[in-house]
Amino acid sequence: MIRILLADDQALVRGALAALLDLETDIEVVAQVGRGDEVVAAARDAGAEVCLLDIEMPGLTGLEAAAALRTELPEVRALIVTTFGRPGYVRRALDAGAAGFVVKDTPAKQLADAVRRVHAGLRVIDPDLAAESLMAGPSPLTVREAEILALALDGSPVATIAGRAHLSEGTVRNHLSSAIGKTGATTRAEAARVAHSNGWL
Amino acid sequence: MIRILLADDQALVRGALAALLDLETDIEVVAQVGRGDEVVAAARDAGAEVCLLDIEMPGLTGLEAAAALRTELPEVRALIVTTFGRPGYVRRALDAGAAGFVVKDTPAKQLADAVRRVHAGLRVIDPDLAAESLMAGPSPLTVREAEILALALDGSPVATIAGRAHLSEGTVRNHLSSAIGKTGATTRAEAARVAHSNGWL
DNA sequence: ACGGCGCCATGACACCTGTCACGGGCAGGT
DNA sequence: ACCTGCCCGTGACAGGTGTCATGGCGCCGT
Repeated sequence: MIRILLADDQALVRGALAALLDLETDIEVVAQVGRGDEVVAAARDAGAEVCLLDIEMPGLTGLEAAAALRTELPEVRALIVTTFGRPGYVRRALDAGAAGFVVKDTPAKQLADAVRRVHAGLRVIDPDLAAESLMAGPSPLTVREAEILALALDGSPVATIAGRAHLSEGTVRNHLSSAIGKTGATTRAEAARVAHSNGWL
Repeated sequence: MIRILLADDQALVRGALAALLDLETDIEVVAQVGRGDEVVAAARDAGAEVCLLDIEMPGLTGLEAAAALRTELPEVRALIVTTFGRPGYVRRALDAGAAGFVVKDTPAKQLADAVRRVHAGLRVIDPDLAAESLMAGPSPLTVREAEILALALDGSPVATIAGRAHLSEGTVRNHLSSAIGKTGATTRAEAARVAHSNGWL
């Protein structure tokens, strides 16, 4: 019997996945949480063996939760199950110690198989996404550039960004200009969009 | 036995919802589609009585699919089940003839109830979202302003937008300026973000 | 020790944007 | 007929933005 924990901020999806997986005779859903910062405690209390983690969650990201699991409960395996197949996410997930990466538009049948493989110690990675991730390569952005771009995501003017980052306006413009060049964009809004869709933020 | 159709572009969520609803003894999932433009045909072939529609789908939007259902199969009831609780979506869903509106972070237990109520001819609307929708009021944007803002969503410069809309640059700037004023933003990127998160695009 | 790279900053310049004033054309309502 | 509101366009202006050159600081690898 494989004991699994579900982490997804959408209660409906969480409950539906539980119903789906409970149909399998060798899988048992032993815990459900809606926040990333509840994963470790719930996994420990319930004695989970595999954790299905969504990425976009309040509290902690699924990626951060995977990293926390690796240090706190190393024997528990993390399987990222997310809506967005952003190429950069795959690398960051593996770096965080995740054992698998599946997108939400894979057939429902395959989810149970992925859980079993991860439980058996194998790595499971969506093949299309793996190829895309290799094609796109790692993020060309430096840490600061990514930070600034993240602050520019909502379309704030440079002055606001500079204030939030405690930097000079000129410096912000330089970082943005560099990021625009690296992403092949012509505007900081476009650069932010590109970087975000690649999972670089 | 209530015969329902599931429309969601994420196969995993679709399958999971099917598993969840099949647990109910009085509900039967008779069709599943992953695109908006397959809803009407599949509903007719399978003899569905209630259609669960996601909004973000390839082909046709869930809102557009609901409108198509109303004209083609008036006896079939549409229940919008979406990730994003954008206030403007509620109004547009009702205008499109939808019988209900539920967000994906409602408890799983309530979904079956919502289906039963819709099947019985009642309207089901998430109460928080209904309040928010009334607070926010209808979209203040004119049709063109919304179009232009939609083209500005990806951060393209004015010249590109003008080209895509077959308009003068000056006109585009005027529409954008007006939209910025109405949304309370200071940048077109921010205005686009606000309008998008309110479901005005 | 030296060069390379990232980070922060300044200043200057061309260009893009947001705003305003103004005008014409076209519907819908009184 | 009149007014109102939306759509499209022009022109001009202040301010924001993207780019470049330049410089100083710290860190790392050889």
